[in-house]
Amino acid sequence: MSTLSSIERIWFVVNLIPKGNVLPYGVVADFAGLPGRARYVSRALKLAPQNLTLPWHRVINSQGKISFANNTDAFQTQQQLLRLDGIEVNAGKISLSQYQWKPDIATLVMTLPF
DNA sequence: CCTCTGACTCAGA
DNA sequence: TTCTGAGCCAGAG
Repeated sequence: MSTLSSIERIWFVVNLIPKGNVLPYGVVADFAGLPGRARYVSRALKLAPQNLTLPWHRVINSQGKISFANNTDAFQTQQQLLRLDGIEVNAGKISLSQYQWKPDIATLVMTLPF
């Protein structure tokens, strides 16, 4: 039996985000069964080991923006990775109505090992 | 136990 | 649209 820890569930959900889609921190938390813990998602991504090769760049804030300051390397990197995914990014802003991942919840629930 | 710090969020203005 | 303030919560000291 596989009981994943909170941080592992967050990593699991992030890994499911398809190329060409994005998901706000808060929604990742919801899917991971941790409602109201968007800040924990950001911490989980920071703590994620490199060997996991998570698509961390697909996680943005609820306003549809990259959460790093626009004068940082991290901001530039994330923006570039999103564009490589084929996503339109303007000054760090992404259209959530156009790119937010909206999986069939029933199917998702059966997919999650928790 | 208390304080401070975030890759956050929501409601107002 | 952008900016604030308050709320949020786990970790670190």
